[in-house]
Amino acid sequence: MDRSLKRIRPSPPSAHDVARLAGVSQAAVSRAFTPGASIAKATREKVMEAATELGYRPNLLARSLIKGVSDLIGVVIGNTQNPFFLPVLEELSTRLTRAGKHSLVFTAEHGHDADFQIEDVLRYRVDALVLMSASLSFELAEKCSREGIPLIFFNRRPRWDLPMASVTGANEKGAGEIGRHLLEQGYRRIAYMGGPTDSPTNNEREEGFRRALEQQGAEPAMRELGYLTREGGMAAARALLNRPDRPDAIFCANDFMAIAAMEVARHEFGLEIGREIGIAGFDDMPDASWPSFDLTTYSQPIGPMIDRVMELVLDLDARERFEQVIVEGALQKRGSTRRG
Amino acid sequence: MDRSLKRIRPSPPSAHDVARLAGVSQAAVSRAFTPGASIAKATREKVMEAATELGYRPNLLARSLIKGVSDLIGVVIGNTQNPFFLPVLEELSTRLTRAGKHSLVFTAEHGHDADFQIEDVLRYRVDALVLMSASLSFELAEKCSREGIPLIFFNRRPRWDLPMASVTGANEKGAGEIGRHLLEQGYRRIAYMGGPTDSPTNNEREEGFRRALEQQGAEPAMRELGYLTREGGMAAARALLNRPDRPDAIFCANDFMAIAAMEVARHEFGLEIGREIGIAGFDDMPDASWPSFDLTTYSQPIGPMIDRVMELVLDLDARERFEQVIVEGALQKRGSTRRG
DNA sequence: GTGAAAGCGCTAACAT
DNA sequence: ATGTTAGCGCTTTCAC
Repeated sequence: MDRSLKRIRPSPPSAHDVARLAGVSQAAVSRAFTPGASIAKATREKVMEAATELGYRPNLLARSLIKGVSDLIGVVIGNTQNPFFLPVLEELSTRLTRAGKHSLVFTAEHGHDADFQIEDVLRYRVDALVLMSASLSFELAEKCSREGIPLIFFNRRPRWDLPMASVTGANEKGAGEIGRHLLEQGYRRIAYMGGPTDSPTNNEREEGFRRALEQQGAEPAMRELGYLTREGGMAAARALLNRPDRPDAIFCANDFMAIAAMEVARHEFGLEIGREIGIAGFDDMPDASWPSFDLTTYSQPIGPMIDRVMELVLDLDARERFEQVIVEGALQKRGSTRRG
Repeated sequence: MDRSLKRIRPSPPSAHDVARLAGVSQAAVSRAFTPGASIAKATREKVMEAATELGYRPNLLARSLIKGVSDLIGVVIGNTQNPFFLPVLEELSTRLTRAGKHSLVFTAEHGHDADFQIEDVLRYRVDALVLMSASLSFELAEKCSREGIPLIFFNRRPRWDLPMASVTGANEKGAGEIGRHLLEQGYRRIAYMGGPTDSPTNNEREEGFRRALEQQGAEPAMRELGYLTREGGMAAARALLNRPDRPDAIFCANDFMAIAAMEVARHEFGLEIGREIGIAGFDDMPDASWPSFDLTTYSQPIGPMIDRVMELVLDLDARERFEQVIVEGALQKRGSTRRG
């Protein structure tokens, strides 16, 4: 084989090439590939035949240039450590593909805002931007808003009161149910392991949790921050379990930390989960139901949540209502909060 | 606020708009945004000022149209269940961003080939296609090859002997080390839990494992297929553990199945991991080192592997060597194979 | 139903 | 160093 042949990447056939081969105009080729365009059956067939022969594929970059939209959806994933986001990404990707869209995915470093990458991805004229637990600066958010680039927050609400759409789980409600459930189970010294205090998601969960405890006349919970990471969760668990007034239950702001806390309690402190220390999380990520963890949690139903994201991505009207959609999940009572 | 204003998505400013405001030619604007272009400092400043004022951002679709390349890299993820791929995706995304590229991600349904989505993504003139444990048909692979679209297989080798690049872990070597390690630990009735038999990755691991056992004069292992999924792994574990000649150790083709098997052994069969049943995996995914699993495994070092992927993505020459890169990991001896 | 022609926003010669 | 010009591959009028 001649290596030099491989060095030259052949430029792919264009609509013009196809037109010439089919003996029609270039416009006809375009029509043949445009569903619903007015073109005779015979012409379309001629075109398609030529296209197949040449291996022609319409260039979407050119099409996007004209249309002003790219069918590209920017997707930012913060907190990539958290396995919760893999099924979410899969669902989103599947649904986008089905809708003829594509996801331009990038990850943001935890704790940093995603401004840099977003500026970058905006150059592709993405139709919308889905932010999964990622932060961006107020300035950039405002810029997107001004430029009419729809921002959709997933599992996170914007920190500012700019008009922006979001799809979140039922943070307050779910956290409240967890709180009541823990009290029902007989736990009394209950701790909250939080995420960053500037995260709206965290604050809603904490708020819902505290309120539930108060309403039942229980003492306010002690608190430790685990920052939604594994290491943070482990450190926070150690801090809590080392206290003289050790809590008898911990509600963690997400499952990922809850599992970390459970492992610390079990393997470092030798505690029996459930009986000696109740642990609950939030998300119902796949691992939560594994027998190793059997974690009580409040579910964030990925399917329905992504349904709503897709509506916001696809339906301009819905988007412009700047809805703050809350998708309810359900309390998943499991062994990690069973005292008996 | 006037709702009608929001309905109209303003078309973003073009280089022309900037040129007019700055009092220069449109080409000057292009040069101002092209690193290394010959342009006077003063001109560039004028341009930049105007650009900032208008909120101008070069349209990459237009640029790509001219250049013939998009800086877009297609990334297909098969087996999205497996948490191993989240860190991989993160690393890849980070590295691509750093290189000024972007990932067009989509997921392929397990067991199906990704032809449909790939055909689709090819329309964006992606510079390369990275396949992570996904399958595609021979026809499509050949087509890509013919069209000069570089295909890079990650964690998987092509099933055919078309000249294509791949980056994989040291499957045979690693599996061999696992096999010898199990024998050293005193296990004798050793089973292999495999992935699909048409997966080269699976076959390499099985081959390396079998060979190691044979070389030590051990009996050939029994085998059960777990298809690399959680459900499959659990079913296979049940089948193995229910046998009258129950194995005393199981090597699973990936960590994800190994963890599933461990849970079945522990929670359904009441076996003590390590002492009563040795379990080993492959990948060293994050969960493997969690105290709950403490899984013996052979690592696939994500960083170095992605390094090699990036070389193939960025360096035409390397790509054309169609290298089959094998990145060595290391045996991670942990509690799941400790008999004592 | 079809072709000719204009132009999406940019880069890359080519002049000057 | 800068402006002018010609496209990149397509969609979309506009005639016919």
